[in-house]
Amino acid sequence: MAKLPVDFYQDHDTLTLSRLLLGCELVHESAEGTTAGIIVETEAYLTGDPACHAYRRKTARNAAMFGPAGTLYVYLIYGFYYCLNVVTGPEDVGEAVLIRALEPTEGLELMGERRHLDPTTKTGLRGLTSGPGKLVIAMGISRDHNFLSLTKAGKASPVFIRPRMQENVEMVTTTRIGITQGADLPYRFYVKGNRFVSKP
DNA sequence: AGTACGATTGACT
DNA sequence: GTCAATCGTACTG
Repeated sequence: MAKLPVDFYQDHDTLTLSRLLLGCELVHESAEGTTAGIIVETEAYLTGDPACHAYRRKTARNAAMFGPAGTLYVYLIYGFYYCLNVVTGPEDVGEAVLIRALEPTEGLELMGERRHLDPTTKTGLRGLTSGPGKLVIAMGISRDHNFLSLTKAGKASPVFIRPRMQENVEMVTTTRIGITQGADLPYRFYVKGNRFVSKP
């Protein structure tokens, strides 16, 4: 199963990619093992959007957002958790798609160890990846993955995304979670009825 | 140099 | 539903 190529990330704008990424599978081939999950919730962060980290200027924290489309942007939030974004838009334009929830498909046992949850129970399974901070832990993503490419060959990109298996994904569009500025913008997308969505 | 605060989560009432 | 935990960053002075 192939990685989505760099053209996929380059050929669509950020809002379109936020929708197209739903139903695709995020994969991390780590030393501990491989984990993967279907992307079921995303949010778009655009230039000119006050909630976007890159709204004001390029800084040490948001620098990855200005990289080429198909780059990873990982940042610390609230001093505890990390969030994972797919960088979008042309190079030197600071836009990205936040991955907010996954439906686990591979490496559930490893995810359970990382999250200290039992994936064989209903609540334990849902707790693995039903939020942006949770999925980063379950997938074994860290600050070291900031700036990595999703599209390079082999070990150069242990984190990548596989294309959708099914063509049609029924989705819902709403406002974004946890922000104060730009709170009315309809930039959040999720798979309708999916139980791993953080806040249905 | 000092400080306010955030794209969250989990524990507790 | 409410609330504390914890720290790097970005902005102020």
